[in-house]
Amino acid sequence: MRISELSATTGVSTPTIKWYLRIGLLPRGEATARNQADYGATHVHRLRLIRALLEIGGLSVADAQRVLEVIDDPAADLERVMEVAHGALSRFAGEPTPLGLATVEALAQLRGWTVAPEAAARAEVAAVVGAMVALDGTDPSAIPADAIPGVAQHLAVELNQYADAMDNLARAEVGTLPADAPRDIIVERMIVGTVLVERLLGSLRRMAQEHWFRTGPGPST
Amino acid sequence: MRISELSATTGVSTPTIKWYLRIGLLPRGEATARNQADYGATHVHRLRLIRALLEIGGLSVADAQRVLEVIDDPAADLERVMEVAHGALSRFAGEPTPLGLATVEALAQLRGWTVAPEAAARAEVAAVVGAMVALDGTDPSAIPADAIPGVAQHLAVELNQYADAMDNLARAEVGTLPADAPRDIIVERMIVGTVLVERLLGSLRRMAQEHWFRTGPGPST
DNA sequence: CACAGATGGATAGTATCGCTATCCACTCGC
DNA sequence: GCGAGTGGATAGCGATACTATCCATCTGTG
Repeated sequence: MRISELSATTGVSTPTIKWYLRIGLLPRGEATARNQADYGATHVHRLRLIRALLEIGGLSVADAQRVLEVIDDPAADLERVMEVAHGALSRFAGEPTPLGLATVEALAQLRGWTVAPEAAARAEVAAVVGAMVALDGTDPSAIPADAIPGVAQHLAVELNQYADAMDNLARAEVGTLPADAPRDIIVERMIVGTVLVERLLGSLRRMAQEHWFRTGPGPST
Repeated sequence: MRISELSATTGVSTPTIKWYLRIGLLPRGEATARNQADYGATHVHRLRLIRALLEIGGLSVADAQRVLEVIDDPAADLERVMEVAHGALSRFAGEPTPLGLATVEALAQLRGWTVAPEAAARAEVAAVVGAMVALDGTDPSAIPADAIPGVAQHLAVELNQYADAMDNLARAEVGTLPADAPRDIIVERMIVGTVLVERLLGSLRRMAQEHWFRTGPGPST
């Protein structure tokens, strides 16, 4: 397959494909002449993956590059794959607030999570929680002493519910990884399962919100 | 409070604050002289909200502007608020694949969701599902006839689980909206609950993944 | 075998975004 | 009185993700 056919089947313009080739996002086709190369099914698939990471995952080209590198590196173990994928999804830059960090710590201890202190996800949770606490209008003096210091009761309850939901989800997901499949399969499923599923969950939740908001939550069944 | 103090308490540089004022993101302070204005607690809060929407929510300035406009418009009902918030979170542009749309329809029918066909979340789910199906390597001939056409069994099961989880979450969230609170409170909680919580869920899920991936999912308890 | 059109490869340019730098007239506070 | 700071505005900047153009070379059609 030549570049124009690759472009036609994936919907990516030829200049863009050429650019991806140049920066190493997409591997070169097999050269058949000085200015002729042959692209195959792997190129189509890789290109689709690139577009999915960029368009749906919202990754920057640089982050997508890092993800693809770790996919292609057989020496990279699965923890490294997850680390890179999680790093690409964390858009937070800067120091999280101490209050946010303390709240994350409390959430993690409550359910026995062991998460590296330098994990990208931890910093991002801390940042989001910090912002939510800063926006919450609850009178600080009304916060009971046995709660997480500085975090209003209703927020703490909410955070706990969310953490529980994600705990169950993540546990199920890790459990369904096909441990005996070849590395390529596992790695790609991990990438799709982190990057694309994050967007999937967000949009599914919004879709469900539209339904329940219109119809009302009704009696708890 | 003058602009420098506003800058100091929020960590946003004065040129940036001036820019927000100019484009109308942040309301002007009360003018006390030709070149002197007074900012109050509402400005601090609004600025924090802006930064949260931009940094954490990842909204563009234009989308944040739309969100703030609908917050400030007392004539905008809650459905409109949700519509704008959801629109700001949907980064998908273009036509979703027919296969993606059909799958969304099947998911929605299965659990009785009534969602407007033009809802942003619906198109985004369709786009993500379309990409996931396109990336899935399952042999199309191995798909049973009673399944969603073109969608591999394992993907359909996965999608259903995710949809169920988000269904429960969304229902609970809509149920805990304080219906009797003043509009300002409800509206801001809706914005935070959609925009910031979407990031919160993503990062919490990643954090939980790190834990379960390292320790293993263990026996189903 | 001639030649229009596509190809691979590279360099330079463009549109958008989210600020940042600079300027200016003016005013506050010492 | 005067220097630092203010509000307001215009112009510029750096990053990002392409897009346009050029060129020598190849293909395949007649």
